[in-house]
Amino acid sequence: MPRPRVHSPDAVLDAAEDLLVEHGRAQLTIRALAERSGASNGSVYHAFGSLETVVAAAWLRRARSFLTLQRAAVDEALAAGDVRRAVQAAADAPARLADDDLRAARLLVSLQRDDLLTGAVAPAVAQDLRALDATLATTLRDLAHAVWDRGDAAAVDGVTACVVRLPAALLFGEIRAGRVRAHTRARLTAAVGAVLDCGPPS
Amino acid sequence: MPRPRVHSPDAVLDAAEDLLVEHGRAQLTIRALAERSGASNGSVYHAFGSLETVVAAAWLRRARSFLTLQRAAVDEALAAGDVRRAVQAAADAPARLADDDLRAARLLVSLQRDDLLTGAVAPAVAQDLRALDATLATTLRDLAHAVWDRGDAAAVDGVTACVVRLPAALLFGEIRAGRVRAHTRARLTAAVGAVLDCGPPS
DNA sequence: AGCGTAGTGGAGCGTTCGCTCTACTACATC
DNA sequence: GATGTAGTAGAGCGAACGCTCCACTACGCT
Repeated sequence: MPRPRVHSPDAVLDAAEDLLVEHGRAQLTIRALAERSGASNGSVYHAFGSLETVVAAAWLRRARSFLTLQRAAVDEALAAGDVRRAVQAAADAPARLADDDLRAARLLVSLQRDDLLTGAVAPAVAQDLRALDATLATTLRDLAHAVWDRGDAAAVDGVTACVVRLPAALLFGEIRAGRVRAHTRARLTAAVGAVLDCGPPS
Repeated sequence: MPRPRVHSPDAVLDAAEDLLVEHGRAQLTIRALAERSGASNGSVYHAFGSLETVVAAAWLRRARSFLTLQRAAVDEALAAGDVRRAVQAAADAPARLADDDLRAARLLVSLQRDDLLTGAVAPAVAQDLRALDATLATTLRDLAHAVWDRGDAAAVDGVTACVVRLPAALLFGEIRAGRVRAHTRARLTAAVGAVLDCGPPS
């Protein structure tokens, strides 16, 4: 049939990851990506369709394994009946990922999720992104039910503060720097506990 | 003497603020700024020297009033002998600013401090920026001394987590959206308390 | 009236960007 | 060997960017 691939899409994503982690989104240009990956401009567009799609696909690849890891930690704590620890484990998941695979953690931290769906992203990848959003939303809703026996927006917001916003504040900087200190994780767990004790907004 | 100004620098900064808050840094181009402010390209460069300088000056103008407000809140609590409340008040300062002057708060939140000193910033403004950094550093050191009777890097880091990182996580999103809920401020205060109880890293 | 000075306006330079386009290539099938 | 197909290579298009440059202007001073 057709000519075989010389450059695997994964190799292109690897190169994109390097550039994102080392120099940030602004430095990830199609020219830099072509040079780093060895693939030509044309090959990248043939495979992905747009640069935004490359970025989204790179993020997606790592986000999937993160959410898997996070979900496992949550389920383990829930199975043990420790609801509070389930939320704390979910919040701590980025630190765990940094231990397991620092490169993946640094990639996830180098992009803002909200900036990924820009309209130039290929439909298939955009759909996967939304599916992943739904996965996280499910985890958050499950936690809200476990903690407060409620699944409304206010309850989910409380859990989101614990599981998304607090880790972003306390962990992301250290992940970027390459090392998460044990003391920082302890702080996060304490902060999560305190926010949980506030309860959900009336 | 010379020709009088038609466009005050402050009016240019106002226009820059509008664009930053409404559309973000990427949309603040010299052309958009010229159109919005009424000043010509040439006038802006005559007054500021570079676009980065405009951005830095706009941020500086608001950061100054923020730090003044924050310092006042800290001093009040310290004078009352309530060290814990001093840290909590410092953390809560962005929410207070949002109440007083939402526009100013939204501007401060729309930029990353670290991205401001890019080398293209005019020396005078760059120096003011560094002076402001020093002001914040003093506040953080004072708080560290008050809380733990220590001024070393680890102690300052503990206070920084409370006063910089936690507010960024919990408040900034709501400031961007235009309203900080009372419940969110309560959460922040609780989180700060919990992190303080962790103590500084060994 | 002539001059120096600070400010104004806008054409346009040089660069970089994402992306398109087309000629070309390596394979499977017939 | 001809043909169809998917992948490759890279020149270059059009647009946007920050910034420069220079002719011009409104003022106080002499």
